[in-house]
Amino acid sequence: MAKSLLDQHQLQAVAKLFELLAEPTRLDILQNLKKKPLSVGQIVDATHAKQSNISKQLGILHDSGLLKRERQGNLIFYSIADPMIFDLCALVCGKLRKDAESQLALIRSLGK
Amino acid sequence: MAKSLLDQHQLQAVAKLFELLAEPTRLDILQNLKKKPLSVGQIVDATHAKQSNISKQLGILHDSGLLKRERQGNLIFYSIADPMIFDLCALVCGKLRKDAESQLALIRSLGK
DNA sequence: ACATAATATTGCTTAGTAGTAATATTGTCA
DNA sequence: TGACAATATTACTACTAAGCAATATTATGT
Repeated sequence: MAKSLLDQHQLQAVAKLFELLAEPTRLDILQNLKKKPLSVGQIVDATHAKQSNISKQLGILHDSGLLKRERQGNLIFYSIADPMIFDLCALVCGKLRKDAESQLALIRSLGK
Repeated sequence: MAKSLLDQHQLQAVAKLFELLAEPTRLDILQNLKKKPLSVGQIVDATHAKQSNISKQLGILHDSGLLKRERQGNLIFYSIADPMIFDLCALVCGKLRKDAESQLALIRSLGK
């Protein structure tokens, strides 16, 4: 099977998904939601960001389909819609760790 | 083992890597380099971007360690430094395809 | 050394977005 | 209904980066 390249439109869709994961605040939200759903206030407490910004980023993640939203009385709970994002993050973390290790090994080898 | 969350610094590193993949032009470059190394001119021909922009994006990808560079006479060939990025892209593409399919199924079910 | 081809860099404009303070909305309870 | 708590929205500022045209650099062949 000939593996054709993605066209402009498809590349844009892929880029848009990566863009969602390209912000520390959003990544922080996602990793905090990994264990269980949290309310907005809980997320604000767990991160170092202001309420208005958390709310904004939650909206972005929700609109793009990465998060689900559920109201419970006065609170609104957000949860991960597609656990695939953790596979993505695991891959990236693995690469960064490996890079750091080989860097460390290089430094050590220089120290005789 | 207690799985601790990434700190601000680590989140920034992860975000930076995703950022590199969050641009259609850079993704286009990467997918063109998947099969084999290419010169700058070949990449310009394969994509829809101007030479100056391709050169700039190649520089970014190279400086960040995603691409390797090798001079051969008058030409400069770039190649993938870490094939892991294709695993990342495969994951994203898989998700997008799955999303599209379930969307399609939904539309079909509405058509009686 | 000179002309030419390949690639890199510079200066610029433009568009997008994170973060924030202030305000609006929505729901709960008395 | 009124007061209060939780969340969302708005208007704004500041920053970053993509894309481009023009120019500079680097290597090749004569």
